[in-house]
Amino acid sequence: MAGDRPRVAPPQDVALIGRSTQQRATVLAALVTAEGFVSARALYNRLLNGGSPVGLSTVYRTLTALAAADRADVVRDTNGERLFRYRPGPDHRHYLICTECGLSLPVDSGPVEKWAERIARTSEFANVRHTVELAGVCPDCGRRHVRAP
Amino acid sequence: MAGDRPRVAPPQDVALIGRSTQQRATVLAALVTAEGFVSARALYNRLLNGGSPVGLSTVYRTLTALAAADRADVVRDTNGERLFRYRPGPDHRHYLICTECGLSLPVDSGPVEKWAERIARTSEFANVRHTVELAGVCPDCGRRHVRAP
DNA sequence: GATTGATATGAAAATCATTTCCATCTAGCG
DNA sequence: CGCTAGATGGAAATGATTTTCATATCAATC
Repeated sequence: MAGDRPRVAPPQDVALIGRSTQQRATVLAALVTAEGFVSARALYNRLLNGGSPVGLSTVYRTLTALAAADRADVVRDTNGERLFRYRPGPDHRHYLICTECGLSLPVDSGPVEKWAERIARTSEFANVRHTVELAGVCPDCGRRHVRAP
Repeated sequence: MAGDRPRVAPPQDVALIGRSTQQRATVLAALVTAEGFVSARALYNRLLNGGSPVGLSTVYRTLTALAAADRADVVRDTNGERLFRYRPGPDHRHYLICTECGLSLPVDSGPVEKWAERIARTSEFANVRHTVELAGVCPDCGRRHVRAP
């Protein structure tokens, strides 16, 4: 798009995951700029092309640390690859993700939260976590395809 | 446990995924016998120890085919490993899985189904699928642990 | 601003689940 | 029985992620 300003990551976010380094700032900024979910490799390539190369291991390390610090959401695509997404706030959300372009829309997850909570409460299980993923093809990507009947 | 009888898979299930072979029957039987979700490798080892070795590739091929034929549920554990579970009927279910022992309990997923359907309908996305996973520690496994405060 | 010790980096090697290759075997039809 | 498309399995390939380890850098201290 024409009018998107480069969004930079709040510097304190870098500090959250340890020492504040050039590379971490770069990776974080790239993650913030990315609109949907991105894979570590995609981010790595993006940085390469953008002229700010960061080692692949460092990209992985940074993303993993961000996820551990609840600064990023993580999902797995169908191939088992992990996709990361910057999360400004600490709130727990669920997304509808386009399987073609990675575009993600936050969805109203109230009902699922309540449902998951009820299951957790009525079960004897401890420490119940839940993952919910909605995936489909977004309108733009859908238009790009001729669909066989 | 002492009193579990060996459950065998309905023979027609083997035919569902192509030609009926000894190996496929073996894998399917082992999957049916397994109580919770199992990984391909776990199943492979089980067959090795049980004296009915089947090639690892064949185990993978069979499980993948079963999943494709809606004869098995598939989830991913935290390490990205795929876990399979035999599903007798064609109905779509969700489970509460124990992260320690793989024990799985089917849960009432009506509300999530409705929710997912509504999101799918109101979004512009096509072909919306959903995955829902509830994971925790089952009572038995919970008792086995001393928990730090 | 130099010293320094803990931390971070990155290239290459290691790991690990899963897939593919391919020579060989076998259902199952005629 | 004989045939052939489909199935098998061990080894090699793949691909994402992690580890290793020698080197570089942060940031607190002198």
